[in-house]
Parts: sequence; structure tokens; C-alpha cells
Amino acid sequence: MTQPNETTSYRDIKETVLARIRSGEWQPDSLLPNEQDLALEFSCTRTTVNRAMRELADEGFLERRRKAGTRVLSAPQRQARFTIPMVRDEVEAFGGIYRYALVSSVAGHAPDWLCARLALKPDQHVMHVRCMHFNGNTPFQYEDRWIVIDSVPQVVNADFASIGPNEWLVQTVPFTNVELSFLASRADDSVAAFLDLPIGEPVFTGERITWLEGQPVTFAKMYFAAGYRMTTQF
Amino acid sequence: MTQPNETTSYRDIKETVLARIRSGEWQPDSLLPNEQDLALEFSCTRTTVNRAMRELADEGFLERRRKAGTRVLSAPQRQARFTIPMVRDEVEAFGGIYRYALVSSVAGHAPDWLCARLALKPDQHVMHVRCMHFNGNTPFQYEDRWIVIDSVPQVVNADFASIGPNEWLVQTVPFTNVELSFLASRADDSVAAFLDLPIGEPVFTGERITWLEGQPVTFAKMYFAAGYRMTTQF
DNA sequence: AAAAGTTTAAAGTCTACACAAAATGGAATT
DNA sequence: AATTCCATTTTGTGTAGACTTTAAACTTTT
Repeated sequence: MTQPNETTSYRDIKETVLARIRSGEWQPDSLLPNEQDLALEFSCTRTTVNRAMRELADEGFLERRRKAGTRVLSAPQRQARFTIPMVRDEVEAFGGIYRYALVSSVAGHAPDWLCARLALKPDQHVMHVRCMHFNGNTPFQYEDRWIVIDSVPQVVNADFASIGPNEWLVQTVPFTNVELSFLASRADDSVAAFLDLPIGEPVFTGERITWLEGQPVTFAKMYFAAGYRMTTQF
Repeated sequence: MTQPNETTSYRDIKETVLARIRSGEWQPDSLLPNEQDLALEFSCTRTTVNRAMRELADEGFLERRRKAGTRVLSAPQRQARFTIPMVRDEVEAFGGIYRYALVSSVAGHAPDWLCARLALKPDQHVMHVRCMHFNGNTPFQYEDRWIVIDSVPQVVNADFASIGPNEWLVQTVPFTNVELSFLASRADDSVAAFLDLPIGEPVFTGERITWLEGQPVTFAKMYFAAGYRMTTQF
């Protein structure tokens, strides 16, 4: 089958299984042969079959339960994976020149809505950073971010004129937990001004809340320039 | 360490490794010990270490290259996984009552823009289906879909009055390849009317192109009701 | 029947070992 | 100095076999 070597790899098995599902030979909801039998059919070990089937299950094609066996998922609850790149990388992937500009950086008390959103104690200190990301001279993204000073005390010494708050945070507190949302909002006057849009224009918007060991670290709103679309294939 | 059994599992290893990364013991960009040595440290086989590290790499924490070894990713290019549910499931997850309504279903020639988008031959036949998804009596999503008849001939007999085109397609041609985009668009008069919005209002919009074995199957635009947000955690 | 307990089939994971494939870093050559 | 070549290291994947865990299906008891 495969020229280079003679053994059946877990990749081959995955392909074969997928092909059978696609061709309708293995109908949705139907029970598949067990690993032992498949190993026999493909003349390989159960270990190899196991890996193939496990990965197909991870990818959302199969459902596996001990004793019950493996079945084809009828409504393939497929999940899209969106890679969330750094803005810089995204711009450069577009073939553009990334440029960053700080708009303002002010320490102060957290406003009520932010306290509610991040479960902060009243009047906890936060750093409010607003900045722009450009593709050449074209606005690409306007970022409006709040950073909880108690969670990241070093932030008071960060120089956000020379490095974006997101890049700084990724370096300083990597591997946080994130809640990420996307929505369509309307450009208010400041967003419109920064992104060079008419007021009221639809803006693709991301909201990101980040936690480190249960402590709220940052809340960010990211407003994308007109025409932006987030795309994935699967 | 773990009470129930005495062996170190790949889960334990994953946790330990993640903890070391988070604690800063293993800095971003630093090279990790090789699998052999880790196996020794955790007193298990290299196979087990391999699985742990492979999964961490899949999850975007590590980068592995043969001969070069394993290193901690500095800019953890973490990917968000959004589960793309059926509209019905999404509404019901909200605790709502799902209701579906067909707006129109017409066969005809594909318009130019669609031919370009799907690489169709000029004037290929398509079915144009428009429909609404409700949460109770509240509009939830307006769907505007084109289905390539040559790719799915059975579609001419489908009864889209009783089943949504997406559910029908998932049953009929499951396991297709998908390109999925999200963007913010402005409500034109028909979208505004269906979703009960002012004209020009920002609308969170999804676009989905589906292929089966390289053949274009369907193009869909999904307009979400006001206030919709797509959320994930990781 | 309904509930509780038991058997058992299937996936889940681990060990121990082997060979394959890639790619790095240095050596040899131009 | 650049290029080509090669040895070696590290991950990638396979085999063979054992034991574990889950939960479905059956059996017994209430």
C-alpha cells in the first residue's frame, strides 16, 4: 500500500477509517469492529489501531466508550480550531509591516463595570492601556486593555511605549487561562476615529479575559479594522 | 504521589511539565531534557514520556524537532477551539425552544459572484435556500444558503419546510471539508427585517464553504441576532 | 418489577524494546 | 568561504504483551 515501508501505520488506518465513513460503508451511529479485530484486519498491533482511533475520536469523528465500543458520530460536533496569533504575526502574515503605537497608559481605580466583570474588589488598582496596531500606515486593530496591578505588580514599570501590552503580558505571565469572545459591535466615536471609520460602522470585536491561577490579570477589547475576517479550515 | 496506583502516568507527566513551565523553572525557549532522561527522572518508559510531550506539543505548549529536541514555546501560539454546534443545539443550550422556519427555496443558475466564490462553471445549477432559526419567538439566526445541485443531486427532493438545510446536509453528506469565517457585517434591509433590527445595525456573521472530495457543496451566510457572541475558554 | 450485585467485553494505559526518519552540527571538500 | 557530505542525536512510530478501568449486560435478591 505505502511504498517506503510495508507496515500499516496509524495514519493509514485513520485514512482508511475516514474513507469508509465518508463512503457510507460505516454509517453514522453504527458500531465499529473492536480494536482487536481491526488490528487483525490491518495486520498490526492493537496499540497502533488504538492510536488511530483515539486521534479520530479527539478530532470529533468517533465516540468511544469502554465496553460499549466505538461508533461513528451522527452529528459530527466538529470543532473549529482558530489560531489566535499575536497581532504582529498576523500583520506580517498578511505581508505587511507591523507598527505599534501607544495611545495612553494610565494607572487608576477600576471602574465599576470592570470590577463586576473581573470580580475585583471595589477600587482595586488597574492600568488602563490603549494602543494601536498598524499594517504599514493602515490601522489594523485598536486595543483597549485593563491590567490588574495586584496580579502583575511589575506592570507599573513596563514601558508600553516600546512594547505592546499583549506582547509584554505574554512574556511576563505566559500560560494563563483565557476566555475569548468575538462579537460585532458598532464603532463609537473613539473607535471610529482610531480605525478611520464612520461612527456607527460595524466592527469585528474580540474580548479577552485572562486569569493566572484564578487571579484576574487583564481584560482587553480588540477592535479590528473594516473588512477583517477570522478564518479557519477543517 | 498519586494514591490509586504507583506508576507515573502520562497525565502526571503533563501536569508536572506544565507546572514547571508555569513556575518558570523551564523558561520559554529553553531546551528540555530529552525523552530518555525524562523517562529516567519519572521512572517510566520513554513511550509514556513521548505521549505526554506529544500531547503538550499538540496543545501548543511545546515545539519538538527531531535531533533538535523539545523546547518551550516562547510565544505560546495557543489555538482557541470553538465548538461549532448545530443551531438547534445552540438554542437549546441557551435553555430555549428551537423553532425553524423556511423562508424560500428556489432552484436556478448560480449568480456570478457565487461561481467565482466556489469555482463553479458558469450557470451551474444551485438551490437557494433562505431560512430562520428562532429561540422561542425571538429571531436567533437568519441563514442564506446556496447548495450546488451537481454535487448533491438529492437536494432537489429535500423538504426544507420540515428540516433545516444544514441538518439535512449533515445527514446527507457528513464529513466534508469546511472553510469557516466570521466577520462583522451591516444589516441590509432583508437581514434587518428577518432579525428585527434597524437597517445598518452591526451583525455578527458567519460564512461557511463546504467541500466534498474537492467538489464545492454549499455556501452559507449565517446572520446572528443582536448581542450574539461566540465564546470559548482555554 | 425494581434494586443490588456480578460478570465481562471493550477501551485505556503501561512496559520493554526495536528500528525509522529527520535534521543538526561538524568534517571534508571544493 | 561556501558547499557538500556524513555521523549522531533526538523524536517518531511500530511490535508484543500485560494489567487496569469503565460500564454494559446479565443474575440474583428483594
